[in-house]
Amino acid sequence: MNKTKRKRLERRGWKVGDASEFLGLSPAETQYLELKMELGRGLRDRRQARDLTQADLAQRLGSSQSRIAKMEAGDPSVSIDLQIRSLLSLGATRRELARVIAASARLKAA
Amino acid sequence: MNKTKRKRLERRGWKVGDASEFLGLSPAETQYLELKMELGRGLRDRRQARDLTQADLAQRLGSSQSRIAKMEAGDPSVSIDLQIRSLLSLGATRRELARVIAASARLKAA
DNA sequence: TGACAGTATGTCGGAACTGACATATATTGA
DNA sequence: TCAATATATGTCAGTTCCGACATACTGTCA
Repeated sequence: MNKTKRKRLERRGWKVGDASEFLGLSPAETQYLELKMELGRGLRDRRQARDLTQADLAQRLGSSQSRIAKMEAGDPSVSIDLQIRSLLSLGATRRELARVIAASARLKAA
Repeated sequence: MNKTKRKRLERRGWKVGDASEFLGLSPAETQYLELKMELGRGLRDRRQARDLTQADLAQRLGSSQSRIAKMEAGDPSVSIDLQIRSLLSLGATRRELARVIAASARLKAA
């Protein structure tokens, strides 16, 4: 996974879904980025459903507001690992996790 | 996620499913470990289905044999992030990924 | 408009992860 | 049994990631 390419990709104005056509993004890379975005969305949804601010959530998870923002945005500086650990800490089960991941695939197909 | 606890947990002879009852493992931690194990299994299945050795796969993924072994074992030194990137590189889709993750939940429930 | 709450972006020191290598332990076939 | 092949375990230097902090942007309410 090329970091430079990816940062370029995620710079303001580019949605991941679009970019793979332009840049020489492998299917695996594309899937990875989309997955990360979807996990970010899942995280935001769960947080908002609980009426928490990013700062609130940060405190709960023992993290910081800025990192929550980056997680939700699918920033290159956050790993899927962290996103998943956060979702699990929020009480998501593996089954729910699977739904989040599959959901992105479904959307893409549509 | 406490590293020491986890290493102890995963030392030879302990299956993750068992351990949460003994050690003070939070649900999130338990789910995380089980998820990692399941991804390891998924990786191994896919590799064997293609009749590849760990060394073969390592070369394909630009990694090393030892890391493949650790990925498959769910070793504490490998992140879920790496496991997922590897599965995607092997051609798995997000949908398939979701199935792997959900599968572990189903087994656990049974 | 200005103050305020919430979110986004950039950077940094320290912690965790990674590939590589050495080495140990299975597993297989003759 | 002994090689040969495959897998597991331990370690390390270089890279990436993390929480934290500072700061900038974006509403929104008066």
